[in-house]
Amino acid sequence: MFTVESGLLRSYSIDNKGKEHIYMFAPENWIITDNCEGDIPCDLYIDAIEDSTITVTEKDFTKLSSDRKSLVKRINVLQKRVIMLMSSPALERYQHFVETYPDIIQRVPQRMIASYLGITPEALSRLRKEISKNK
Amino acid sequence: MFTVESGLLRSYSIDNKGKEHIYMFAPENWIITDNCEGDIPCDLYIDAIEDSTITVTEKDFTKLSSDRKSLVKRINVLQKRVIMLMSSPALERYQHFVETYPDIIQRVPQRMIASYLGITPEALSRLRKEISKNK
DNA sequence: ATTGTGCATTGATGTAGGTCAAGAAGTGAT
DNA sequence: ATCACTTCTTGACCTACATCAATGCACAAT
Repeated sequence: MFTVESGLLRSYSIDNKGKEHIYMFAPENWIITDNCEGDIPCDLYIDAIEDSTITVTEKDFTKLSSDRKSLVKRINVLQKRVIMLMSSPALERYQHFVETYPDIIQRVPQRMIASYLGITPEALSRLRKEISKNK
Repeated sequence: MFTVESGLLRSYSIDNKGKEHIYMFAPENWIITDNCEGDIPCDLYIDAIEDSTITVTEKDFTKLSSDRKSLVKRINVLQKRVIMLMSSPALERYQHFVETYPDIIQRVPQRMIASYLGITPEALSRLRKEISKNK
């Protein structure tokens, strides 16, 4: 966990085509971290854009209070979502959603899944058609 | 703040064309809230997709410990970012970024702004050209 | 059985933004 | 001054997804 005293850091992911996607800028007084707690593989890189002075803190996920833990988890979920919205096409976002929330799929109409993925119901219908064709 | 005992809730925003964008599904044991703390205007609606049993909790932002407060703020920023990625075109996302982080613009190359916005440097260059034309 | 209502699908067409390739302009190193 | 390197810009073309409009389909109400 890095606290920026002066300067400017960034965190970013790299997609499967090698393209960088900046997740966050961290100027003075910001805290930036890769959030790779527990199960989820860490997918952020961090580096300095300007010469910077940094304070490094060890964080221990296991020592967090339970409600702080759930906030951190929520942040991780949002982080994944932001990165996918920036770097993955709708098909991959859908597949990731199906894997992550298999139960939700059964319970909500497709147009709501589309709405969550950031696409139209029509587009989702065509994606699903593609997927079923390739099996 | 709603804790879902049973059933399924969703939170969603409505963009300026009247289109809904689902921000989150909340099945059993999830907590869902509109997060409209302090300054930021609340832009989430919440409703039930299935018949649900809910526990309502009052949350008091002022009573949070300071590091919990900063986690909540971070979540709010991410929430805004997710919603904008789903519902706003690149031009609006850029303008919002400029307004929100005017200092960052001065300090990082444009291709990194583009990377943060989820577009290519070429696209950003064209957006900026458009903007300067219309003034 | 029939009518309505909401959801999913399909087709035709439009568009925002991506990709690729080529300059142009600034900056530092020799 | 020149070369190398990077950033930004511009043009031509391409693609993923949106939009609009029509159709089919399930299910509930009468």
